[in-house]
Amino acid sequence: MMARRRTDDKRQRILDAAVQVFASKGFFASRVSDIASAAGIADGTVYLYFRNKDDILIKLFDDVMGVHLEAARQEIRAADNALDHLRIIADHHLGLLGRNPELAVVFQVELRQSTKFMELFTASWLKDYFDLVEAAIAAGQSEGTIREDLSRKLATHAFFGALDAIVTSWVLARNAFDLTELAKPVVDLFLTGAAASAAAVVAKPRRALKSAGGR
Amino acid sequence: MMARRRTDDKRQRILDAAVQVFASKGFFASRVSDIASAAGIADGTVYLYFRNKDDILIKLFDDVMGVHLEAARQEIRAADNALDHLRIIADHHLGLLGRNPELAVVFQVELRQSTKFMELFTASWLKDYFDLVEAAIAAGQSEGTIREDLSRKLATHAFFGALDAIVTSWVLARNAFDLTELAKPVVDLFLTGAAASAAAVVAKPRRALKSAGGR
Amino acid sequence: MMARRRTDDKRQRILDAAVQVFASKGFFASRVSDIASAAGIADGTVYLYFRNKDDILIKLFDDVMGVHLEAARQEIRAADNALDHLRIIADHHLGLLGRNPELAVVFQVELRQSTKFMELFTASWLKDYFDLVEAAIAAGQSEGTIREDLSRKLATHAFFGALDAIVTSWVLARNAFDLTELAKPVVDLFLTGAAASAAAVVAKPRRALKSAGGR
Amino acid sequence: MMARRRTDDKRQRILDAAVQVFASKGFFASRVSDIASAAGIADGTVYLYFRNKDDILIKLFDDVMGVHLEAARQEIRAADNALDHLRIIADHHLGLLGRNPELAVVFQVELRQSTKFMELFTASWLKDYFDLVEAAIAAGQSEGTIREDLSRKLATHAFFGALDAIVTSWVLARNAFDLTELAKPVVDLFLTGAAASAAAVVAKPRRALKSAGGR
DNA sequence: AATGAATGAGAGTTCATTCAT
DNA sequence: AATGAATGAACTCTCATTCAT
Repeated sequence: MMARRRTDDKRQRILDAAVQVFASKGFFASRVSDIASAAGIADGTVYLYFRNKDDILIKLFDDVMGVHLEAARQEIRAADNALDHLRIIADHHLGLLGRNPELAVVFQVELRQSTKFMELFTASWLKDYFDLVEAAIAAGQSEGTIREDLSRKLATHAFFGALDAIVTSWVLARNAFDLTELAKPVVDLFLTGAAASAAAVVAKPRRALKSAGGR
Repeated sequence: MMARRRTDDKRQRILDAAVQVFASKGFFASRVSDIASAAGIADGTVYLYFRNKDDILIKLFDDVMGVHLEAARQEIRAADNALDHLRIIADHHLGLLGRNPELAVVFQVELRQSTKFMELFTASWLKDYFDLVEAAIAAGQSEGTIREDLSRKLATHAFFGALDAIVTSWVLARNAFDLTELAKPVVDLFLTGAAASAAAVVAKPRRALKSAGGR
Repeated sequence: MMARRRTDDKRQRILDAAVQVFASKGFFASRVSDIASAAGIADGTVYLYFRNKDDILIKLFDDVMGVHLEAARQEIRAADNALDHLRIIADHHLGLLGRNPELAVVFQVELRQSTKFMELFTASWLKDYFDLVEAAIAAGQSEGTIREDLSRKLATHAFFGALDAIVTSWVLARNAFDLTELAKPVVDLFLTGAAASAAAVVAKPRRALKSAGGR
Repeated sequence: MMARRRTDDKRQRILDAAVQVFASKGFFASRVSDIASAAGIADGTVYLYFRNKDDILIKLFDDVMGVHLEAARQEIRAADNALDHLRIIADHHLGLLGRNPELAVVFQVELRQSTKFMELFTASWLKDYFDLVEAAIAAGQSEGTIREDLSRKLATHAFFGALDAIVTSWVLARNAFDLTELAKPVVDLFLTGAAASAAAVVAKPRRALKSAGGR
């Protein structure tokens, strides 16, 4: 029952080939024929499975995010506190990309080609991802482990941004360090902050920036 | 009929035009002739000031970063504590881009076209920026306001990543909120963390991720 | 609507079109799109058969020389004396170009654009041609019909040069005379010389040229 | 008296620079600015002395041919027999180019870019050169040293072609042999022919070429 | 379903020439 | 006379996409 059809296999082969090709040459420099030959099929066959070259990148993101968001959601459901939710998300985020360096290149760099793509992704799966983070933060606030006075949106972006910057750094450093093991320290930093003590943070009055317009 | 003196501001006019054109059409879709006509000059003139289209983007980044890093450095020199250094950096980061939405589009999206650009920028000005942040964190550790047990590299990436994610969000939300005023809350979050109390963060044992290889 | 089979004669149609176009506009002024439309195909199709514009010219020369050198060689093999070898070569040389005025333009003018082409051709087929002439001269020396004291290299160049100059003249005179029928008189001149008698050639002492350097 | 104006000097510097630049990069690849900077002047100055880039090549040929044809004519006037006229012409031809390898490159290769140039040169100085050769041959026929039954046109082209082919060969061989000393053997070959004896040349009947049209 | 030959639009860049100074 | 900044036309080649087989 539910035996995969031969064509499903071909679809996946195209996506796998695309990751390799995009990662090594970049999206723009990659030709559809590169992907086709890496997948062992004819150029035209690509168009039986994808609308166009952009569509390959979009579907690639869709597939991977779909699977991994679901996996993260399931694990979250089984966790009993909100801080663990954040740890699970960070583990998944760094784990997925840390285990797939080529995919990381595609996600950190190639996927951000243009506002067109960015808006598309931000509106779909990435929104789901942000919602997941924000829900965890809200849950933390409910259970009293996360500060009430925190903007959930801001915190969500800070949480995502910290992970994202680290992955990009890892990609550009050509995987020179272990990405996965950074999940814990990042979450810890997010939760406890960088300051040595609350007292230290009390800001002394400071001259305001002369924020004249233009640059 | 038109003055032909090298004292012209042509170089700057090209850069200004490029920001507008790149922001509205994207780097790849922008033709050199679009930039030239936006700058009110002939196509070929662009090549008297820049080696090629890539070079415009590179020089744009160089110029802006050069000016603003120096401004930030000067202000930092006048500040008497490390936490203010971080506040200054965040103010400049969000202030610069918040006052120049088109520039923000270019910096958040167009500049990240390819590993080629990313590596180039990461190796030059962005490295200087990271060094500035890292120096502030190190100074905080010296003066006792920032935790000693914190990885400076990790903290630097988390700090930058939080700001960066917020700017990107602001860009994709088409400037729907005030970016500049987020500097303070972001730095506060970075310093004090999201947790309600240190006690809350003590992690309970959690099932390890089934980190099977591949994706 | 149009058969898309690789069995097509497209390669030959491109070469034929190229001869016409090159002959009428010159190699540099000829656009690839001129050749494509003369061949009744799309611009891009040219690049399925040839690497670039230069390659068309190179392959054109290759094809024609390949066929005609072989034809000349076969006829030479059937001839029983060396002087006939020279006559066969001259017949072929003037015959081929005399029957194909556009090809003659390409061979006499367009093919000599640059040292790049010249060196390329001189190193390949033209070398074969020169070898053929030199072999005929050597054979004549063996059989006693050609002077032993003659430099074969010099004679080869003189033989080729005489034919070549005549073809160029015919091309520039826009085919104003019959080229083919000049084969016999050229070979006769090459063999018997211009002097009325051997006695006439005895040189009287002559002032040496004042060969000061520079020009 | 007749002191050269400064500008005449500049004209000559441009021509000298052009020979070097054309010889090393080829006419098409040579930029006017290359010539200008080799001559130590501004780009625009070239156009005070020459109409355009083509004009430089044309005037270069004009100047050199003007001087050398006149020199050859003077020497011929002082010679008392027609065969010496031919020897003088060959000496000049090979001497001029043999002493100026860069000029030889320009004359043998760059000058033959297009039918446009070829026709131009053939109609002007080259015609004078051919007339000089033809006059020498006619004089030889008058004085009985050159065969009466020889086509003067054909002989002229054969004579020129032999010299020309040798120079081209010398250029492509990167001046690997002494060009000047070939003048005598070339003229000797032209006068006495390659055949060992007149008897040897009597052609046996030979199959006609199957001169079908097309190629 | 699969193929791959054919299509043709599209743009970066060069450089001969001009002309205000 | 000399300069050199500015001009803008010109053109090869690539490659995503189509569609007859």
